[in-house]
Amino acid sequence: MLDESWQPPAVLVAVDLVILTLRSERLHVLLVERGIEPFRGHHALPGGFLNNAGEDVLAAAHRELREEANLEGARLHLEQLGAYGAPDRDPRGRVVSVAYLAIAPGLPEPVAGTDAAGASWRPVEDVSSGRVRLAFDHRQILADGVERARAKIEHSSLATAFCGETFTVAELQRVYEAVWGVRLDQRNFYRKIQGVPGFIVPAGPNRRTTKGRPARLFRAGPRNALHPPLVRPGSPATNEGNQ
Amino acid sequence: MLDESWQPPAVLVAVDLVILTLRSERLHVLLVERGIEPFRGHHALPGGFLNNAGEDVLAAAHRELREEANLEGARLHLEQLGAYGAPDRDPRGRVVSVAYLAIAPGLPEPVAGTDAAGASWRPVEDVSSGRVRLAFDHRQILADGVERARAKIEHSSLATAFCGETFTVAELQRVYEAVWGVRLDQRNFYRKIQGVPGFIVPAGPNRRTTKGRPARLFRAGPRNALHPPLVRPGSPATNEGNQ
DNA sequence: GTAATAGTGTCTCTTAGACAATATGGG
DNA sequence: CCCATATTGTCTAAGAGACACTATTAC
Repeated sequence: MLDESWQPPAVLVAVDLVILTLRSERLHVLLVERGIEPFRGHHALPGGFLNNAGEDVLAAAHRELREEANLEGARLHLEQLGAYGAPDRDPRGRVVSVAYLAIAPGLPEPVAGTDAAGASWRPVEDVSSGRVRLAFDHRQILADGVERARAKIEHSSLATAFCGETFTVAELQRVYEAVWGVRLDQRNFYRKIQGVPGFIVPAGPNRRTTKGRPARLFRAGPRNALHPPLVRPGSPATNEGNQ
Repeated sequence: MLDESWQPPAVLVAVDLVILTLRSERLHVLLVERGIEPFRGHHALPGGFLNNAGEDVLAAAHRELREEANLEGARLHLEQLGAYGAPDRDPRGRVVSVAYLAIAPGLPEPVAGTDAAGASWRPVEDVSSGRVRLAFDHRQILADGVERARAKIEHSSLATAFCGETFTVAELQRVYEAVWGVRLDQRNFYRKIQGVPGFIVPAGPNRRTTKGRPARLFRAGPRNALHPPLVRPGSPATNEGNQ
């Protein structure tokens, strides 16, 4: 290690994006179809190598978001998931990938591709069930991204990033239900949301009409950290078995 | 981007370790004194470059843990914090560092150095207060590591990693108090800990003697996820301001 | 009116936190 | 006994979840 002639090995650094959105009340992820080897024809997360040695990693993520997903960084949450560095994760050689999580408001159209040929929204369920196979270790990266999103909407206002500029409480509830994969009581949800001071704020006297009583419109409030948090159900909080 | 002659830039990949422990009821971090430029003479987190192009990143972290901190990976929690890839973070050139968090049980001695000359435990407070300056972006990495630890001991049994094989409830409480930087009510803490089923289990009829009534000894239980969690205090859970 | 969704109130149970009381060792 | 620490109990208030009820639109 103290050998003066020793030089550390050079590796390639890539970024991969887990871009989540909500379509027809289900969680979707943006996938591209690979046009080159390896894994040609397979689905994969959007991403790519650093442009040049001077490019910041986060900047590269924003660039890929723009190039491959046609999404401007504006108002888009972008958060690092971690580094994936198994030696054999890319058959071309040593590649360490830095993964990012992005949340997009519901886009109805499958995003007109630009750089990558076939970019498309796919239900996350299709991947986790194995119906859609991903290249490299992207299935694991996606799983980590979904778990991060699930945990984050408990304590932060991240869930509003799935919605448009304004939204109803019911729409926000559908976000939680889709991300967590559970059903929530509408009435308790309403009360709980209103109990968190800066989470959502009324957006004008506007209302929206569908079928029943029109709902109030809200927008994301100033508060980013949620107190009290919205805890996802599932664990009955067993309190037995002292000793 | 579709230019066939284009080649992605090669960069160097390093690992950095945030190794935390508890000494005299205060949170400490293991630092080394740099023997070479850049930042010669400054304190830094232990770490180093990948050994060769085939070395796994996590394996490299374990190797550095062994080489620089003289700590075997046995029973040592090691968790990735993330990648740090700002273009100018290392004056020598482009280096992307993957940071890991490790928790060590209280070691009384300053760890006999091996590879790195002066490895020493330093109070985390000395760094966050600016009394000790770290090289590169290591101050930020340390801050991220401490925050990760603070958050993790709420929902996982990670806190027991700060203790030895067996410990008393009071010792475990001191872990929470040191990591969170708060004072907790001993009686409520005891009840809460006991209310989490698999968190800690009694370790024999042994006891330990100091001054007052001897305390029961426990060891880490099988449960890794804590239900219900131990929420850190500090936010009064304001519940006013409907609308 | 009915259907359908939005929003409010109320009840019960669990848990968090304050703090009293008791237990068990060493002087 | 006294002191110090450990362990148990009790009380109160806040939040979670179940669920009845009212409100407001379209038809």
